[in-house]
Amino acid sequence: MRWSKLFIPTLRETPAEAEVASHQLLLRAGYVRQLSAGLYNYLYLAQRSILKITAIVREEMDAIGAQEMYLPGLNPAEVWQESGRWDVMGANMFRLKDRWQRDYCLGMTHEEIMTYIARGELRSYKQLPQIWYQIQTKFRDEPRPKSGLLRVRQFIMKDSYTFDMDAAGLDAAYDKHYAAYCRIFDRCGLKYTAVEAHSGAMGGSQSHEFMVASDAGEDFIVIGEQSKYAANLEKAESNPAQPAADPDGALAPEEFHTPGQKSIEQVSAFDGMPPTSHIKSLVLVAETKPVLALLRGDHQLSETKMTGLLGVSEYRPAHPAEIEQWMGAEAGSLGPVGVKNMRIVADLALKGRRNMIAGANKTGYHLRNVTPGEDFQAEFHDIRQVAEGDTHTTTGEPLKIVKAMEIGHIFKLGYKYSESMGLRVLDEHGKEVTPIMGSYGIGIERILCSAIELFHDADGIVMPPSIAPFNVVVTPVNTKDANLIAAAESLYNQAKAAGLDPLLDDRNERPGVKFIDADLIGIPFRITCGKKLAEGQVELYIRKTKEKMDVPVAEAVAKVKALIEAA
RNA sequence: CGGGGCGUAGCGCAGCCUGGUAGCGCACCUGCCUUGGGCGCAGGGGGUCGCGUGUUCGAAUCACGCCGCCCCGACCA
Repeated sequence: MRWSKLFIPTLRETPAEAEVASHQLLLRAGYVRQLSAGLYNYLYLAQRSILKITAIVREEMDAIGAQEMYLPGLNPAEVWQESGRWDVMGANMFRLKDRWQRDYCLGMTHEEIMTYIARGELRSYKQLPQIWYQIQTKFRDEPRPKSGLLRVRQFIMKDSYTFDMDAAGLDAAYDKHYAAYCRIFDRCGLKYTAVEAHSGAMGGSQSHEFMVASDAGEDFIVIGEQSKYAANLEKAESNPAQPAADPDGALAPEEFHTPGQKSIEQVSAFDGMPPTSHIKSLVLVAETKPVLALLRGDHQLSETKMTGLLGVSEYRPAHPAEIEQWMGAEAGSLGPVGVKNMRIVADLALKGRRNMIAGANKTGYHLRNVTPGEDFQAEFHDIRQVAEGDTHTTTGEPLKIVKAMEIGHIFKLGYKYSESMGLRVLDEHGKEVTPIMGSYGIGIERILCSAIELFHDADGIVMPPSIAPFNVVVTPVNTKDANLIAAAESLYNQAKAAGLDPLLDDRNERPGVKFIDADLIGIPFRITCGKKLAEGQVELYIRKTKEKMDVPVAEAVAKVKALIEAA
């Protein structure tokens, strides 16, 4: 490709609306342009990168025996109503009607459609297992699209779905995907971590997320540095940091006045005891029923663990009027002592503690010497979010919390869709069984974004060669010099013949402009034809390290090829 | 959905407070010049000031309403 003929609209200045590095650079480097909130035009460079990414994904999916399909993005409501997700998806689903006023939606994911295909055709155990996948556009009406291509309303996803006779078959399919995902992300040049994840609204038993550590991410993951422990914060478990020592003895609860002191910090500062000596009391409402959640003062409630425990899809904090009615006091003076009218759930970190401080259920008063299990009864469960400084439950090593973005997710779905949608096959005894399913996604644009987030510098993108729109640029420094042009053309043709993906910067620009643009868009290698051509030398430049070396013209392409293969 | 910010040329911004017929830098076009890290000189094109209503002799500027985009939070298979 000749740069002079291409549409690569680079910008000298950073567009004001872009906050995160990948968004800024995708715009500045001329990869994308925004159409509307969460909708982007992928220009030539983005499209080239995406094609390289999807080619890698296809190769690795095909390598585990997965079969690619292409499914409608426009779905009839009925299929989604069968699984129950027509209602569950709520406002996140784009919905529309056809000319006959029939309901449709734009597909957010394709479990329903894949299961629909399967139940229509799969009859016998002899046809299983199956791995089906698609690389297609998905639509989600995100409440808040943001961060460039990181959270958008239309995006490309590789989704695969597996059908197996039994759990052992699903385990095998899951393991194959896990391994394939590692190969895909390795080949894309990413640094990533596979973490244990919460299965979320998808249901199912086991789940891993593939995460790239980045401040641009929206998730938090918990990592143990020595061991291999890595989990999503939603799901992570830990031993809490050591609390302050409790006063000894079988002391009776004793009321004291705490006027205007509401938060744990305030009460703690007021009574001189550390937050770890306090009990945090939260009144929640799950399907109209109140629940009292108790945590150590320095801990945060884990919504995921709590919803899992309560067996509901969501709960809400009680309104002030409800709190007053149920507890007889304002939030800020709440506690478990004497509470009889609701379920009480206490975090495990409170088990075995003595003589703590809690609200008195009398506005402006707290109790000291409150002992869990003696002064009040509660169910003890892990309902707490892991905090920085916690330690691993078995190795005891310190845990770190890291911000990260999700690029892939694998699930053991179980029977959720095969059951609800009536997928049955006959086993070898002629008995009807429900196949077990798995679902496995990769966000294609997120691979591009995370590569940029991971690999960029002040001059622009440092794209991994495997997914760069071009992997080498041949740059004659002066387009008026026929010898330079001829040499550059020849190198460009050699590079093409060698199977590289070269770009010829034949623009009539000053060298500085060409260098800066090539650095910005992230071409990993550059062959510069300049003044040393007379001595038979060209310059080889490595974007990542900014290293430059003179090499004989005849060896330049072979050298670049070797560098790309080594990358 | 709650909180905040912004909307003036392709991009980045000034002008708005104190109303008087729109400006700067970059980009773009033409010519000359230059050619190893965003050259220089000269000339030039491009704007319903997000939309609507109102106030006023007069609105980018003041008031009200709406729309759009961004950020924080909530939400997020």
